[in-house]
Amino acid sequence: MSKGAATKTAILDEAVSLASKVGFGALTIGQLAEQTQMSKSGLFAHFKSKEALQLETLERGRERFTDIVVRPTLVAPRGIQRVRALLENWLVWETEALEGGCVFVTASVEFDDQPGEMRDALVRNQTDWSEFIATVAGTAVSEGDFRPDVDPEQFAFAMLGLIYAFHHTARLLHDPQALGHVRGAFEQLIRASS
Amino acid sequence: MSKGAATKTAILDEAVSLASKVGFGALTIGQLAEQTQMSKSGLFAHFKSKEALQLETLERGRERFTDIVVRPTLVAPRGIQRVRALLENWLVWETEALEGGCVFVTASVEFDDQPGEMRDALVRNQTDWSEFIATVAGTAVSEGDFRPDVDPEQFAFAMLGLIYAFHHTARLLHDPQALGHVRGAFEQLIRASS
DNA sequence: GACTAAAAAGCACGACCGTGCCAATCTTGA
DNA sequence: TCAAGATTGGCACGGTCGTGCTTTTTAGTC
Repeated sequence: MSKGAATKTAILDEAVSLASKVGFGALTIGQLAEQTQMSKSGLFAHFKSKEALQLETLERGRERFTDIVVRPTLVAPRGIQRVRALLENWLVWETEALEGGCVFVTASVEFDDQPGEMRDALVRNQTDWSEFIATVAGTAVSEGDFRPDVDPEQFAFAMLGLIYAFHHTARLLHDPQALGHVRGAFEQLIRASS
Repeated sequence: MSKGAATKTAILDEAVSLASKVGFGALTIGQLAEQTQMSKSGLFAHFKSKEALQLETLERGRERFTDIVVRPTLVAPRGIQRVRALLENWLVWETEALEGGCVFVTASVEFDDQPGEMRDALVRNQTDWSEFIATVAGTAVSEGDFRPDVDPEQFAFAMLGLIYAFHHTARLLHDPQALGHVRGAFEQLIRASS
């Protein structure tokens, strides 16, 4: 990896961390330069615009998410075990990966009313992700762990909701019961689907 | 109501609408002045700081939320009917009240990592709200509509999650199935609690 | 080690930010 | 009706934003 590429990756890692805390709108080139000990113009040269920086930051977040959630989930045995692994890996992402919490939640809220490339990229991400959850749930159906009448998309919707509830409850309220609640609700969901 | 108070209310209504679209951080005094056809300084004089503007905007949002969700829910008959009314009123708030979507979701994501009065106010709001949901669910238990072993807090967590899932799915993805999914998941939750 | 291309910094710009001060205008109560 | 006070506007400030242009420094190749 050339020097430039290495620097860029380091910048983007810092950008993901910063965006998770303050959001993509408040992710400022000046602050990012300060954090990475670079000059504003030196940093800016790696991206040709702020929007490009935001897009590449989002993409870097996606890579990290894949490493922490998607890949480990896919090595779990097909069926309900993989569904459980999905929850646990997702909770690792929610609690340990980024100081400021999931960047996709942040970005979704910021850009859901703002047409542009960021919004488009987010729509692709979230659509893919919903489909992934539904696929994992569908596997549990075809393996016989879930009842045949379980709608994988409906399951994905409910599971998404549990993680969102955890995200908000844990981050804003610092509720120590959040983990217990999300696991409890998940077990209820599993029971209703088995 | 004095002239000043009327103007202030009009400003705050516009502020709630603007914040729902762009967020509280990007809620700028200049833009708000433009939207309300006032001078920046004339508008600013009503609030002594931007933080005060944000706080009063949040409070105005809370008033509207009370009018649209809380009060109509409390006139429904105790028990499961009130639980159902809660969902429907909440969905009205989510879909019709504000062009940019629920301001509390926006604010929560923006301030969950940012200590200050905004965060404190949000924590109070969300705590109260969770308790309200739990109380309504608890009423369904004491009325015999829900099983006695249903934990109202756990129910509130799951219901919060459903609304969050709806919020994100409907706003970002414009998924026309979002309404169906949230109602379907809600019925499943009701069934599991009855 | 010299040459070249890449990377980083220096510097400046116009725009907009939040905020203060002071003058003008409008409301209100006696 | 008129004075007092509340409300609004004009203007300016220091700061930060994103973004170009030019120069200096660094890294990679022969």
